Formats: sequence, C-alpha cells, structure tokens
Amino acid sequence: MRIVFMGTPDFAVPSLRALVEAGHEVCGVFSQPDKPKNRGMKLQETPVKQYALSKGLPVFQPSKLRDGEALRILRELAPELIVVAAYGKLLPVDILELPRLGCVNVHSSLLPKYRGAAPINWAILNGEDETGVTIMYMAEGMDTGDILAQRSTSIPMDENAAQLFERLAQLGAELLVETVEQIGAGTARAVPQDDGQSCHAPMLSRELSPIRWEKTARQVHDQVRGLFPWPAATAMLDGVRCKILRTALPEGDTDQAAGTVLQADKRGLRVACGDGGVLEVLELQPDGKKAMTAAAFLMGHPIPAGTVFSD
RNA sequence: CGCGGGGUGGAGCAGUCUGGUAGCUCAUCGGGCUCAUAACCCGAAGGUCGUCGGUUCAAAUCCGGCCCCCGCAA
Repeated sequence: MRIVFMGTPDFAVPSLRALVEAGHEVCGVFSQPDKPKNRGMKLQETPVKQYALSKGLPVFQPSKLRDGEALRILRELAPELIVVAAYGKLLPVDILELPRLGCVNVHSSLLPKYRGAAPINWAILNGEDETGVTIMYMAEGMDTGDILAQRSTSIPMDENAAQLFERLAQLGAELLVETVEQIGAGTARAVPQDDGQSCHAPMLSRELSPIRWEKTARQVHDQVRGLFPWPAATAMLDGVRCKILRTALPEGDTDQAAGTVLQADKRGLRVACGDGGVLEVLELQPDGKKAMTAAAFLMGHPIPAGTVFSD
C-alpha cells in the first residue's frame, strides 16, 4: 500500500519500521522540524527522521500544515493512506480528507481514556494496572476518531514509563500493520468512541516533579515511575535537589510523620509517606551528577535517621 | 559562543578561596569477637588528584589551553 507516515519521537519509529518491513510503499515521511536542543543548543534530528533517512525515504519537515504547501506535497505523493504516530501536530481537514483510505493514528492508550500528549505517563501516574494501544481513524478533535483496533497490556508494579513506552511502541507497531492489512482488504470495522468515558493526558511538565511525602507511598512510587525519565520525580535530599529515579514499596508500615527518614545506610534509604506506608529509594541523581544508587549517595551525604524531608 | 555544576584509590564525597606529608564513609584483603550477622574491634593494600602547558623552592590547590560527564533552559 502507498503510505505517507507522520511521526516524530522514538515511540513512532517501530511503527514506521514495521510498515517498511511489511513491504508497504512508504512514499514520504513527515516529521517535526529539527530544533536546537540540549547543551550547546545543537540542532537535532528527530528519531523518525533519522530512521527515514537511513532507509532512504524522502523526509518532509514543514513547520505549518495549514499554509497549503504541505497539502501540495501530499497531493504529489498521492498516498492511499496516511499513518500518524506521535507526530505532534493536528492535521487540518483538507489533509484528513486527502487519502482515499483515510488517516489512521497509533495512540498509546485504550481510548477514549487518556487522550492527549502523555497517555503512557498518566496511566502510570494514576496507578492504572492496565493500558494499551489503539489504532483509530483520525478526526478533527484530539484523539477522537473511530476506533479500528485495540490491544491491552497489564502494567507491572515496578515498570516505569520508559519501559512501558518501549513495549507499547512495539505493540502499537504490530497492531498497526495488522490493521493496515484489514483496511487494504476492506475488512476493517471502526466503532465510535464513547466520549463520556474519555479523559485527558496533558503534556508533562516539571511542575509535576516535586515529591510530596504526605501522599501515599503508592502514589509517590507511581509518580517516580510515571515521570521517568523526564521530567522525573524530584526531592530535596541533604540540601541537594535530586531526581528520584527508582523506588520500591517494601513490606510494613510506620507511625512516623510523612517525610521522615526511617533508614539511611548501606542497606538502603527508606522514607515514611502520608499513609504510614514506606517508600524505599533505590536510585537517584543529584543535580549535576550521574545517576547512582541510594547507598552510594549516602556515602558522601550522610543523613541521620529521623531527618524529615520537606518538599 | 544560551545558563550552571562536576572530573581526587573500586563507589560516593571533603580538601582548592588562604600553595607546604592525600583525608572521610563504604567496598576489598588479612586477623579478631560472636551461636550468628548486612553488626562490632584491630590491621593492610589500593590514587600519574581528567589532560597538556605555565608560574613557584614547592601545585589537587594559582594561571591558560584541551578532553569528558551532568543539571537547567529549549
């Protein structure tokens, strides 16, 4: 099938790769324009662009989709189907209506839940034990189109957003290829979303980072893994701002106040949370330093048990 | 030239301002104590102080160049 692919970050790469390897004719790849990123503000190519170039696929990076130029290019490419995965732009109607077989989207949640920019993170942040991927037709709204296919997966208690990201990217790619086959064969069936069941997963920001120890241990644990690797949950430890990268929920509880350090030695760093639950910090990263185990951090930053962490 | 932190035995840090014997906690090795131990006691090994050059009687420390790591911002 003749397909134009639109995507930007790592999440989209497996889907593009799967289409290519399934033998589809990917006649064009759209990705966000290169932007200055990182230290030194060096221009950085998007992961999708990098993959596309490595396969010799033509890449387009328009900054606007509504000025007619993108539409002109697409008419020329004449795709039968447009596939979008985490592209980062809303498609205008004239583009949505261009391909004969429509536009489909790979979305990393079980729609209508978690529409929006960060569905994977929010599923973990909200303590969900199940999420999944959805392939749907695209409509004008944000992730509101009719659903073609879904596949669910359970979220283990110790899985972080980066790991789930990777699994869902893979799962989405597989489901995408199957669905595209059905579309090609004319056997695809789409059902409307139940808007009443929808909820939003807004973009992440660093405002979500600071840990509030008065929350339950489970909530803090979910915050840590849900915000990994960015923006990451943070806490002030020994006067140093640290990203808290990995935590565990040990057995037992405590009657100490939220934020109290219960144990801080080579055996581990344990902190009391609001529900009397205990959170064990396994791995962290102080500002300006590399990631390290909690035990390593304590070697150079001894913290007496009984110390109370604030926000 | 976007802003900032950092590179010191295997790990994490102090020492740098005010130049003068390489320090702390942990790990490692040996010994001891103990029913036992991640606990405790005694002892030991292990470092070209990122790198190149400069100043100096003397540089981890002061000056300059370079390499590398990280946080913020985007």
